[in-house]
Amino acid sequence: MSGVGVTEAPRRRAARPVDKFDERRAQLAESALQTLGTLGYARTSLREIANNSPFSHGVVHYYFQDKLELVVYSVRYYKARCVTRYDGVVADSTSAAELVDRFADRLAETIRDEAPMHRLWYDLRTQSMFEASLREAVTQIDATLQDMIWRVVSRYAELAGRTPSLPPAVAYGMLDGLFQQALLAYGDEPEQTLAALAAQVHDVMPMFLGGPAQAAAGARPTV
Amino acid sequence: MSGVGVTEAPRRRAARPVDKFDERRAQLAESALQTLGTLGYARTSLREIANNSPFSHGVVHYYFQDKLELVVYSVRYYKARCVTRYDGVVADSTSAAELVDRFADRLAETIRDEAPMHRLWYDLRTQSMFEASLREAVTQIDATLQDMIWRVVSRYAELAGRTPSLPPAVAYGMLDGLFQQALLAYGDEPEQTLAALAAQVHDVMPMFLGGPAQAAAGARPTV
DNA sequence: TCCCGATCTGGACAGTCGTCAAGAATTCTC
DNA sequence: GAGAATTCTTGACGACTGTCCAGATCGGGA
Repeated sequence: MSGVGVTEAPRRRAARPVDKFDERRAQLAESALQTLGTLGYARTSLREIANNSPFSHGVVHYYFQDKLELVVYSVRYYKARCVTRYDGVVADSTSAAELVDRFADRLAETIRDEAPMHRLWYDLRTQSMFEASLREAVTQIDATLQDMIWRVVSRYAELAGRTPSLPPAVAYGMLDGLFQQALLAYGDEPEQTLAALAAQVHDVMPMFLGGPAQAAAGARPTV
Repeated sequence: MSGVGVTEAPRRRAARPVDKFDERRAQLAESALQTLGTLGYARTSLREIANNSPFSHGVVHYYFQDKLELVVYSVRYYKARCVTRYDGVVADSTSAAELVDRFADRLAETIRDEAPMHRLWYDLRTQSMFEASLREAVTQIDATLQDMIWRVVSRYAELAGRTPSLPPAVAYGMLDGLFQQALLAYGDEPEQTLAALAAQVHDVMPMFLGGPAQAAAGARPTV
């Protein structure tokens, strides 16, 4: 099972040494992401994906069992690289204030640079409430996003010498709500929206801080 | 222009006194909501809506210009009554603690009772990022939801003798994030999810409180 | 060079969709 | 009850969808 896909499927052969097969899957995923990000899940057809790729529409079923497998593979493919987005912020910041600054900047930056991908993610997550076949992948990706946010929040508390005042799910839910709100408004008032988001993050992050951290090693938040 | 629809359209005649016309539109909206809530926006066809109604599929275009108008009308129709959901909580609570209790209960209750409607709303809001024709209606509804939440938060602060520490958009964004997270998880673990949501609201609401309220004119006596 | 499997193409299929219009059925008016 | 305006049904149209498949094309081993 290669790094990205959990539900491998067709795999006609296993001959080629370094797996040209997975390479093509990734290539198709790139094209699919471009189309999905622009049109959304419902309005994206396999023919349209193929049009934005070097291939014809028939080839999709050579590498993927059906449309759903391609879409899930593509989103996993994207999210796999983007969950590390804030790891640099976590690793390099030397003070709580610096971490907040860089975290807020990075949030705004990713809306500016990858808005279509984020729209796609929220689209897919919403569709998973109606389409059971999407649930598993969505749940798993959502958990990795929550972990990503929690790395930021817990490091933030650590740098501030405090304990996080809220469990991971709450911190993630709240920040995700603000992020989604910004993504929605971004289409109308781009720069103003991003500035507002950064300011909101500065306002909100201190709320995640609880009492002074225990001096003991590895102390967990009380919650 | 009647209470619900902003974009009236076909209106073949203006003869009937009490407007049988709007009555049928509302009736179709009810059927549409049932189907949309179950299947989601993308998977709902006009024929399916008609199947869940006393009418045949052709009648839709007699009362609505196209599918989009029916959908937007339906969601407005639903949201128009549901934005008053917490007004009783705001009006009747006599202490900050009571308000939080009742607010949290009501949030959980509406997920239990109207989950499909909430799924539909998030679906439509997400689709509006891809389909410009949905933007206007979504933006407007979102604003009324933010107002609804703000009535709760500001009254809460008032009862606590404090000032709200965050602007309406932030309070709404954060609570909406938690609500959406609960809605997503509700399918798997209903009761556990609702209990967690209520607990989260209890944790989070105090964060919305800032410094002591000014004793300025019109301020209600503190508890 | 030839061959054979891997890869890819383009068309076909069966189904669904939104929309429309002709006419039946219903309801209202006089 | 007759006539007219309405409401509603039914069937059709063209466009689009995911999927499949027969055959063209490609590329590497003999």
